[in-house]
Amino acid sequence: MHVTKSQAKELRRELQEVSDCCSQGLRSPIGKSEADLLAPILKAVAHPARLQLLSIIALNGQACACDLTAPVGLSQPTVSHHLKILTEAELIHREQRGQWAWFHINKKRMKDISALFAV
Amino acid sequence: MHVTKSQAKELRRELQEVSDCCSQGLRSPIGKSEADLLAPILKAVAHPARLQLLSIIALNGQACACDLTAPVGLSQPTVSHHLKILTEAELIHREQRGQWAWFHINKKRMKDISALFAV
DNA sequence: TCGATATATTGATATTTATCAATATATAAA
DNA sequence: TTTATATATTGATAAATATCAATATATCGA
Repeated sequence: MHVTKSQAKELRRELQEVSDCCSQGLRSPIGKSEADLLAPILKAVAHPARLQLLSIIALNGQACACDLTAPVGLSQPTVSHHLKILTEAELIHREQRGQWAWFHINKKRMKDISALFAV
Repeated sequence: MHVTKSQAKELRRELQEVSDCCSQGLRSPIGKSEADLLAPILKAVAHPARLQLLSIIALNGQACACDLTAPVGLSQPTVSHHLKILTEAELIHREQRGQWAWFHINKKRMKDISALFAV
């Protein structure tokens, strides 16, 4: 999976944009476009299985997919699906290690969400 | 809408339970029951219109429903529906003032969510 | 008590989401 | 190169969600 320079730049720009939305918390007014940017990220964490997965990955900063199916009690394809949603929301990041998929926590995203709800 | 003493006690217990889940952040492992408790609260904020509504209410700590329909560009019943969801998740609290409904931010809940994602 | 206004509820519909079984793909090991 | 294992994708289905029009309810003011 190759990422071009301009795609990487776009990614960084969007990451920054999310941070900018969050940094002031909910007390600075959130417009429609910011809400549309943030809602999918929050939607990603708003599911019991995904919360558990995120928690396990956050525990050591990373976890192997092979250790993530049992704890949530769902089928392998379903867990794979949830991991994809977390990855697309950039809450975690996927790395291939041999035949295993490792997922790393994105602390920045977590901080962003934390800041959004800080009083 | 009357609340009995035992209902109030139950409410306080559940509020405390949510706080307990959140206080350690996601890095202490989240079990299924905790995930089931937290997910509906996160689901409530995971919607663009509800994020905007929460933001407007948070801005001054409170807001009248009469000022909440226009900014999100949805019908009055739909906004009423979203406010109900935020209220049931106890992110806001409803107060009747004459013919107007006022909604107050629940800072504790906000802090809980913030703590959950704190690194 | 009656009309006006603010908000909530109901009922219907379209869309999205969660889930699994079956299958495909990718990597490592023999 | 074949086989085994880990993970992803597809396709189908059931359930949940978002939305609005129509209507109900509640409160104020006359």
